[in-house]
Amino acid sequence: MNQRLPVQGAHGDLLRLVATGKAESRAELSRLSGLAASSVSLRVEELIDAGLLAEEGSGTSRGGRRPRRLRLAPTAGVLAVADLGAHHARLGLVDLSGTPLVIEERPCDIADGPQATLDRVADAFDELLAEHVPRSVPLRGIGTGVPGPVDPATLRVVTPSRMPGWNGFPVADHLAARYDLPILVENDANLMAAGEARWWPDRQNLMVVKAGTGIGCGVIVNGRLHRGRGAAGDISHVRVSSDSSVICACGHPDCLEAYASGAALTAALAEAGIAVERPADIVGLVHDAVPEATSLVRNAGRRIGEVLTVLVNFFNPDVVAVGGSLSAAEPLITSIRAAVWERCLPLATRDLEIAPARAGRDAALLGAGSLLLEAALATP
Amino acid sequence: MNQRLPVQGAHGDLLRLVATGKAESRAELSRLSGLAASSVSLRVEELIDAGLLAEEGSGTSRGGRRPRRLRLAPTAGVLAVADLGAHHARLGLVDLSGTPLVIEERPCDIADGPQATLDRVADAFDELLAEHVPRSVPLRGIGTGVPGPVDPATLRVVTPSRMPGWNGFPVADHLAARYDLPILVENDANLMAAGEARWWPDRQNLMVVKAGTGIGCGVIVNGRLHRGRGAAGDISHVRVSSDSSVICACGHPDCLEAYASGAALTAALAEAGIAVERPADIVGLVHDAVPEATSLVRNAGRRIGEVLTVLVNFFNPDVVAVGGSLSAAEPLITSIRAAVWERCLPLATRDLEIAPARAGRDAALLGAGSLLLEAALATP
DNA sequence: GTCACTTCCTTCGATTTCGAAGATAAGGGG
DNA sequence: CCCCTTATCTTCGAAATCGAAGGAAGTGAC
Repeated sequence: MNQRLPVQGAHGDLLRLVATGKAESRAELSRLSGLAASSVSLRVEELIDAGLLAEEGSGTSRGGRRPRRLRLAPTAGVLAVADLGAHHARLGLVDLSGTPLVIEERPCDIADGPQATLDRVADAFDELLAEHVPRSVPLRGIGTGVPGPVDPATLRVVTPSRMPGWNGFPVADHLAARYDLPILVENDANLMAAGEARWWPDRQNLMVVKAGTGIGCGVIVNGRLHRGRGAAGDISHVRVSSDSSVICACGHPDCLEAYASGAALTAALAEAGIAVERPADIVGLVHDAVPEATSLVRNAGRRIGEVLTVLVNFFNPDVVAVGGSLSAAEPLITSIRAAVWERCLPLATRDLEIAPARAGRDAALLGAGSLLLEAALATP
Repeated sequence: MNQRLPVQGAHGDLLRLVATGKAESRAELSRLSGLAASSVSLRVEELIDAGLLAEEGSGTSRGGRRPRRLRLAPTAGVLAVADLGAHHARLGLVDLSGTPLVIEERPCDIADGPQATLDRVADAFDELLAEHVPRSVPLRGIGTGVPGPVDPATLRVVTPSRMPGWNGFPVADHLAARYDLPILVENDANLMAAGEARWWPDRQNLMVVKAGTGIGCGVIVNGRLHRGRGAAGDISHVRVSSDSSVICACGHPDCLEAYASGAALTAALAEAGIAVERPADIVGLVHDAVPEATSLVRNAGRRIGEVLTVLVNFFNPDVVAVGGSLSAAEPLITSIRAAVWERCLPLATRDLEIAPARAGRDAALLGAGSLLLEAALATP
């Protein structure tokens, strides 16, 4: 059942172009890959014979003969992907082009430690596979997101602030013992950014802010995820100006996270006598026009926006996408916009889009699929 | 005399690998380019016949036969490069591998406007060419750095703060009218970053801070200059925390530039009754242990460092290189280091190097050469 | 000095890739 | 409805690239 993709180099390029939706016909493949049309035809033939591609009707004419539309074959394979949160995990199966086949959410306490958590996830994968995927369709890769930094060199979790027992744990090795397949382990905000990037195909430089219980950010440079040394995208421990002084879990005073994260807002609401369980509940309060909640969210947006001004000037993205459970609160994004427009250089904000994330709840899972496809197609 | 490089695609890759010093033998070319050794041999032969490469003795053995060392042919061509400052221009000729042939500094007031300035630079190029380069060696490209933002799409200067009369001027078009060659126009800090990157060949992600009259920064991502929408790397208009409130030239209060730039330090010294002309003079005062100067520089370093903490957490570079005329003042870099080490995430500072720039005074000219080589070798 | 081993480079037949030309399949007039 | 234009895809000889084999030129051990 498990089986590595039997494609290498240029064959893989073609497959990727079809899987990511960038090309739908041989002609488009030729234009985008730079290969001669004849070579593309030959290789597509081989990919179809190998059961990886399929022809499916014809597309719309652009003034001449209609293209014969290419799709990933339904039998090409599936990817098993998960996104671990503090108290629940979203996990599911997607096909190679990132289309979800089945996705569900299961309770899962990350504080149970890596062994128990990962085994539970793997069991869930096996269940879903048995139930939703014929045995003839191979599993091509395993990907999981974790709410903490991942060292890209070793694929271990390093110095996570909210994952007791995970520090230094070799997540990829543990999964590799169970699946002899490409394994992906990545920070959740990075996965979300990779998923979101799919929705902005003509933009090359993105910042994707995840405003949930914590505050994360993923960075897409030249269309590819920027990892740096493993912590790239961290904005939660930036110092913000403040009258009072709050010590963050990281040990420093006045981190952004201590003022603008879902956790911080929850605490502030509790002080005001309003009990909420999850960041999504705060969105509900804002919708119901509870003044304390609205004011807090607006404040959080302004603070996040102030941090973003620095980064927008520096990185000059095409898009700042705001996602995460808090992002459904309208005032958050408007106050982020206001802060950035006011303070950034005109050249940096000209044509800059600050928009709600497009990829939805499953952004991280799509991102995992997207990155896994890359990994599976890398020259072996 | 003028002539585009007659190389395309893969031929260009080989030439670039030799020019950038990454490969010195056919075997290394084969390893780095991914081409078969036999193909490399054939193509190197052609490049030698074309007068672009030359064989020069043999290198050191690595346990077997000694490699036959490849060099760029001295007749392969030269690039004319300039770096315009507020009151002077450094300009010169470099060969395709970036080795300077002749470099000089000329007085040149950028406030004279683009036409006069650029014509003077071009006249200087022609002089230098006539004097130092045989007519048989062709000019392959023109590159110039300007102290302001450049729109990468149009190669025009946009909203520069210290270049009266230049806003929107089509620098590249103006030069193209005189030279039918690849033309490069780029912000000076970006050029400096590109030049500095040559000195860190095994590091892929760099921030290069230019601390001079102003404060600039260039960003290298994955070994390539990151331009964003044209203003990428700007750190000078970040708001810093402050008791008093200074309005910057950009109209906003408390920009980093208003506190930590050479211009700001000069003004502060003048208030203390110490007159200096150029940022380099401040370095002299620090060397002579003038307490006001040392204190000011230390303060500037701390403020720059505080801004860098945000960016280091976010971008996670391998190296922060500090250049520009102020960087020769030891306390600047030590206080930058202190601020970054103290406040950044451990994962971000693990293995992070904060070091003086290596490329020296001519970094921008080397960078121009480096980028021009890329441009000249791009598939036509 | 000789022998085993390593690395560098070239030779040469097999394979892949290209690109021009043509076949196929549309849409749009008159 | 027939021709003209446009675009997609395939065919086939030419050109490039590859890779295995071997020669060339070293190093180091005995």
